[in-house]
Amino acid sequence: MLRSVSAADTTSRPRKPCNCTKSQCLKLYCDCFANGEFCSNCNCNNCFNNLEHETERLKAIKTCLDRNPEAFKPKIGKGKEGESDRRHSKGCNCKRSGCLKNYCECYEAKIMCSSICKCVGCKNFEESPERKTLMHLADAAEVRVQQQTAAKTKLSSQISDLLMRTTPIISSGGGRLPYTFVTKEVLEATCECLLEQAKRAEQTHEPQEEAERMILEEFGHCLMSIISSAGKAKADCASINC
DNA sequence: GAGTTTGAAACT
DNA sequence: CAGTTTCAAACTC
Repeated sequence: MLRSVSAADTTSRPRKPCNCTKSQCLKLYCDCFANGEFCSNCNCNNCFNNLEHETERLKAIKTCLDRNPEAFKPKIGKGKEGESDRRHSKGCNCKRSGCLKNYCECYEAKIMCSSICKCVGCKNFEESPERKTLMHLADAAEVRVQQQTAAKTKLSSQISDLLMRTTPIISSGGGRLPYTFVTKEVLEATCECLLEQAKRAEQTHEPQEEAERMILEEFGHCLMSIISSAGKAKADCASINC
């Protein structure tokens, strides 16, 4: 659900795993190979893009370079200092996507199509109303995800706050939990989570039934979170013998 | 998850 | 070079 597009982690790069079956990951069809990387954590079959097949791999690289000496150079003319020379080196050749789907290499790289493109029916240019609408939708979706994440973070922090400062009521009573966990703060944070989920459902135009299901499920998550924290607190309490 | 659509890469 | 096929990913249902 949460796509990790974090450009921040420079140390480990969880390059998206490929699923090649026929290319042996030795053709440019394979994204790993095309990016000059070995396959790692991929789902490919019969993969030759690794150290065990170094000779074949080198041969394949040579073949690609023979065909196109630029094959392994970045396709986007680098976005240095936010400069506008961010354009696709070859341009796209889209026919049916309007260049507003990820099939289009320009659109995928979040850049406008340019004069070097040979696309038909292109809607991927600055003034394109279709493009603007799409961008706004994407922005809104991103904000939505951020808000939902924030709500969840808040809930768990409210809970952990409780663990720090609440006092036990009665620790006896069979399976009774030792603290009053459903405080005003936890309640509010939970409601925020549910509200965010509702907004999310609304935004993706879920039918009412599905929206209700999503919200209930979110409530379940919140509840589990509260209960497991409470249970943990009780266990801690017991071990300290309080 | 299965099936369809898409356009780059590969091939002729 | 243009036309066709192959391929893996994006997308849809």
